[in-house]
Amino acid sequence: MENEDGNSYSDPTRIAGARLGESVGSKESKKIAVTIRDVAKTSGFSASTVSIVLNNAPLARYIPLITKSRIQKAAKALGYHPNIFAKSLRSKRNHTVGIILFDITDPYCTPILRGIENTLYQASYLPILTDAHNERSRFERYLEMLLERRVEALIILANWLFLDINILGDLEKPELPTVIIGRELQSNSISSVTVDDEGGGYAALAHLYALGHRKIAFVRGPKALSSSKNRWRGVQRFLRDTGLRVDEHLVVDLPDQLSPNMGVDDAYRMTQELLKQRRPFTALMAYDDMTAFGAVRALTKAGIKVPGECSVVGFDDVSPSALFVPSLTTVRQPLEAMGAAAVNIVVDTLNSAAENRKIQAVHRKLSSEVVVRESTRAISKT
Amino acid sequence: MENEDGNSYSDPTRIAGARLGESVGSKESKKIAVTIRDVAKTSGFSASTVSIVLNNAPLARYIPLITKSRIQKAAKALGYHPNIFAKSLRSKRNHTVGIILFDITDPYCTPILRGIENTLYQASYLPILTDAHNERSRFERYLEMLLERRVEALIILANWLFLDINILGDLEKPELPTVIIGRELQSNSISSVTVDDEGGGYAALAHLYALGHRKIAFVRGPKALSSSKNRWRGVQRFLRDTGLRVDEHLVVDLPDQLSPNMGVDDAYRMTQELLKQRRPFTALMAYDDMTAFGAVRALTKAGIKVPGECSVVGFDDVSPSALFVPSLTTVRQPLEAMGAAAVNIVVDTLNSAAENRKIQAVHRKLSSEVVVRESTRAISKT
DNA sequence: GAATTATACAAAAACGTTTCAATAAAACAA
DNA sequence: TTGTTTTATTGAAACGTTTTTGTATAATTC
Repeated sequence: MENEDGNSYSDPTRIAGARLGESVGSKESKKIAVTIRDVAKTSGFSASTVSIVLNNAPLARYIPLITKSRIQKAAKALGYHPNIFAKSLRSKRNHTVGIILFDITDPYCTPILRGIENTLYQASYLPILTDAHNERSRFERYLEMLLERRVEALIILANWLFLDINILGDLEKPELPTVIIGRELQSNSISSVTVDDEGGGYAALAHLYALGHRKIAFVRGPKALSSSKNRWRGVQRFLRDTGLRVDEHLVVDLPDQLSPNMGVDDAYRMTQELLKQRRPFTALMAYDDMTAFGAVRALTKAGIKVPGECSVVGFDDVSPSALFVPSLTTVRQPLEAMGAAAVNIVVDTLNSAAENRKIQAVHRKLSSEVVVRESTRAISKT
Repeated sequence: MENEDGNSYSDPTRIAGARLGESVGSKESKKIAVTIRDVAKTSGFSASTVSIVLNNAPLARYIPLITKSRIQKAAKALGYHPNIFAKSLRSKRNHTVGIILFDITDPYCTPILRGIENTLYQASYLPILTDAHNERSRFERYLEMLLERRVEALIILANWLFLDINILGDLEKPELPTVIIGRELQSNSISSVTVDDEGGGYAALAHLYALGHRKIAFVRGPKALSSSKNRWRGVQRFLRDTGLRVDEHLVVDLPDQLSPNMGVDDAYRMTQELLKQRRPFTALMAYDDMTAFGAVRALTKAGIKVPGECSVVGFDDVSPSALFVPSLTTVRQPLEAMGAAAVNIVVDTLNSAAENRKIQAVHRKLSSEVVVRESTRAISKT
């Protein structure tokens, strides 16, 4: 069954295990790794003691400083580095967490990844990075690979996720701390970190409203995306709160697409169709920043100045948004903080080292904030 | 010495090794991992045979199919997954490569990372991702961590690298296949993947020239960056080839900065200073796309239309460049291919499993191409 | 002064593999 | 028949740790 294993003999990557000399004191080849026994021999103590001292194990309490320092000196002198494979074999731990994302080329991922990396670094964990390319099969393969590697936790970045509940099924089996960023599953074993999409949608519209806009077009996200639904819910809540009405014809939906980057082109087209209707609007609220980019392009192409004649607001605050001319007003997701939050969840779980710990899911919802930049402007008094 | 080790006792992340039941045939707790010996017992063969069969080792030649299938059946039935720690301990391999990059928030990294990930995937390797945040100390710490983990190779993405030769010193010691992307070291043991910056610089200018531009401003990159020097060398070569002259006053340099993202602001300021001189130019060549974004912003702010009154060309073709309004004409680096090339170099090295292999560095220089978009336009006939 | 308790270390048993060397049967050659 | 090779399988030794248990002393208590 394990024939496809990377270590199989048919795999040419295998390297014949060189291990020259070493046996009877031949000292020519220095390449031999120095083991804990070497340190033991050099320091004059046993391997056990060396281990205890070097790991500062409980028993180290009884070991006099002179012994400790001798051992440490020997270790340093020999350039001893513990073999992590052996260490892991014993401890069943490897201080590694698996990251699965669905499309690294989505700029949405980058700050989250930064947050993950940075927080893991502080906790002395290292991430194994995988990218499912929005393919279910690839996701499953990677999941399998990560489980085989015994990662201690799993962080899934569901930036553009159409795969649904089945993931859950695959994921539940291991007693593995797992957190999913960007979507809340109805699982009670998988944690989640999400942003307050509804509040963000509400705030974005409120911003436009405050600027005096009343005729507002909407390019909503793909129906299948929960974030799209939630943002729209925020919009509706605002509508109820204020009594503002939206023209049904000015609401269009992005098609379900495999890649967030295609969203730009789709948004471009949808906006063009919006314009074709010749129903006036003074502002446009886009599903996300990518959508907004497409919309701005279409508006500009049609000779409509942004923000002069039409304000545009995005969502996410991905990094290009600030660079854009005009820079994009948007709803900022605290992306880096979201990555950090995800890591904190799993690390906390790992630290609460109860034996029979039932992994209790925690769901964190972070709030968003409107970042006002150049792409929105108060409606001109005419 | 190893007191700061993540596995030390003072570290609360340590988990008490649960290992209930198992001893005298108590079958209640199913959580016990199934080992090769379990498969041996169930199938009626020895652990050796199971290992040989499951890994398709040379000796498997002598094992009749009936035995093989029995063992495989047993393995599958038990849900056997080899313990990767034990496996690594024996084989000294873990099919992992370390990636060190210097700033993941640089959009330049993303496609390279995609190329790395994708190519590693095909070779059944997994990347451990680290980000030095442009800090030397962090780089060194991560390097250390990766070496401790016995990654089989190292890929360094030197996108914005001011640290210099000293890295080399740190890097040479291990017999570890190493490739650096974005910079060619004068080492004969560290491979490199670079892009033809000089050719790109040449081509970018040639493009502007072909559009009729003769008064051209330059925002060069930080002096410390080799890519900056090389691109400028391409410019100079073009100047020599055509006899075109550049106004010294229209050449400015970006300051040495820690982060590529700051480059945008710097470029904005430098362009403003350029404009302050009131020396006319009809085109601007930027060090890279980020610089170009800053330049476009400054030009636009000053009321100068891009590309109507001033063409702008960037370098890199990072992903926002296509989204920009106007979309940016730029010199495309084959980023994904560069990532793939880097992986191919190390995987090839790993595969050439010669015992005493001296790691022979290979240096690949990929060519760039001008991508013409909206930000450049033929000079208006006035 | 005997019984306890702290201190200081070490031997040995895991952890779960892979692989070498050995063995035994079967097939083949002379 | 005997001797040699091929086929089929296994025991045991590594790989380099950590941790449990055990054994001495030395220091305390009664």
